[in-house]
Amino acid sequence: MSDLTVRSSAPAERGTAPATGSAAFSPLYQQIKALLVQSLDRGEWKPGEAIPSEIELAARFQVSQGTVRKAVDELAAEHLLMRRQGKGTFVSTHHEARVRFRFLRLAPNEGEPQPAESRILDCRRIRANAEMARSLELKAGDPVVAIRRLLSFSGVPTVVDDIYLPSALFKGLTAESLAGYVGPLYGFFETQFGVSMVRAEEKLRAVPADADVAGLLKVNLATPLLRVDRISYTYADRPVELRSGHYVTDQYYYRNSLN
Amino acid sequence: MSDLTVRSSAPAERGTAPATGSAAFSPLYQQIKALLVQSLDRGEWKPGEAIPSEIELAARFQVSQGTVRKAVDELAAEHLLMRRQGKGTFVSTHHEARVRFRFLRLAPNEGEPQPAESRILDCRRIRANAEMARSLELKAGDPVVAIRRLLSFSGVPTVVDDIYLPSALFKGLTAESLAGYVGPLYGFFETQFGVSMVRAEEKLRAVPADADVAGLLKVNLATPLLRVDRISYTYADRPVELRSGHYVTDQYYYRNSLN
DNA sequence: AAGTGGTCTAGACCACGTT
DNA sequence: ACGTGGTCTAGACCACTTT
Repeated sequence: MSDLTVRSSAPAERGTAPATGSAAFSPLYQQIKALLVQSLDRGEWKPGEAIPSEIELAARFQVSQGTVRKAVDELAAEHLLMRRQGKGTFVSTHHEARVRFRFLRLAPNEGEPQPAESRILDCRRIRANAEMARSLELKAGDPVVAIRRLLSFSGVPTVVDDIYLPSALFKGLTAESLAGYVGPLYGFFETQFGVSMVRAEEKLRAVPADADVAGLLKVNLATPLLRVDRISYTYADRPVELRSGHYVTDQYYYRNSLN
Repeated sequence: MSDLTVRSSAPAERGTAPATGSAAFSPLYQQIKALLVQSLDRGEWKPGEAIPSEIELAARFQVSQGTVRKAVDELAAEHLLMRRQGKGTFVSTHHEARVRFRFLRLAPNEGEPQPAESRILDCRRIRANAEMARSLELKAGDPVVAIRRLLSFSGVPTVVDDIYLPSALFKGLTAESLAGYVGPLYGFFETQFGVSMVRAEEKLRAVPADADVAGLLKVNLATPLLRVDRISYTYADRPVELRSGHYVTDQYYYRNSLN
């Protein structure tokens, strides 16, 4: 079933220098980890489902339970999996409050976080420009779905997001299907298209509101807005979403932890 | 030497409900971890120094090497310690490039990050207002050192920071001592006052530049700036710094990773 | 050669949840 | 009672660094 490279059977691969140019050696648990990610990426286990028990995985990969454990531990630390004592290990899903706060980092100055109300303003097919192509690893001109949406909290418009998705991965995505959905967008992507967002990189800047966005957010022209440019990645570190958001930050702030 | 609570010797502490009101049970490796943090906090091992080997620690705490390993692994994951194969485990220090990027998250739109030039604009003793008292766990009116500094990149003024520190922890801190120091501020705090910043929480907003800051950053009044409010914590999760920064984000951006 | 952390194994027992 | 993940141990061997 598996073709793992064991230390004792492949000492030659471990030179002092990568003279052969071949793939670098990696510990068993890293190989297990890669195989698990591969299974997740292929959809062998769906978000919310349990993966096989550690004992089963150990048997499947022909390694000890401790080695499987270390691989799963790291995937749990990266939030791809969630362990629940007594129950099993589950594939993370965006249909949970905890996960949502990891990807929507707005918190109110006062009081408890309120659920966001989402309104789809636009959804159309376009062609990737140079930036989209570079960010999403597409070719310029490749088809892309462009979505514009407005997030409000307690009726106050707060965020305008422009979202760009490779059409190839989101076939059949329309404004209607979006409008009929309640809950987080990433949950929708997960269940409808089998695309799970795992990680994202963001660039934050303060910018003046242009006429377009100012109108939607009901703020004055040139009001300072927090602009958040995001690239989201799925399991195999493939970029699958480009997003540019404008946040009104008088009643809300973007929270971040430096570790 | 140690007074660890072992599972087998203290089963009574582990009720279904904390009816006794006593401290909750915690695994051995968590107890070891807490003892290690305590030693770090007391300055038993200084930043940059090696801590005892795993074998020594196992002997000291009367546990197996594997249990020590798990404790150290977590502290390494939190960047309090750094492991170096073949050499030992070392206390993290801010006198390193890697650590700096964790706490200064500005990156240029184009090209490689340049070293920042720091200029101390002001350093004075003040009394804690309500916000400072709350953030730093002081009493209103407690003495606080207030520092204002300007960061420039390639001669371009980019960040104005207002920094507030509990005077009790930073005795003898003056504008002169600050001015004579080269390198990151947190490195200075670490070596001069034995205060190591380990973690921070930030709140980000877009705000218009006021006259004061606009003048220092050489931007127009009301230019959108990224405002970053930070509370930094040292080993025992004690807040030891309150900081408010204003960033010009036309040539630089604030980078963040969502995991 | 010796000492350090890194990997891997095998087994025991505990805590939690379900049957 | 059983199966799951969680903790702890003891030992073997590997990889890196210094002596």
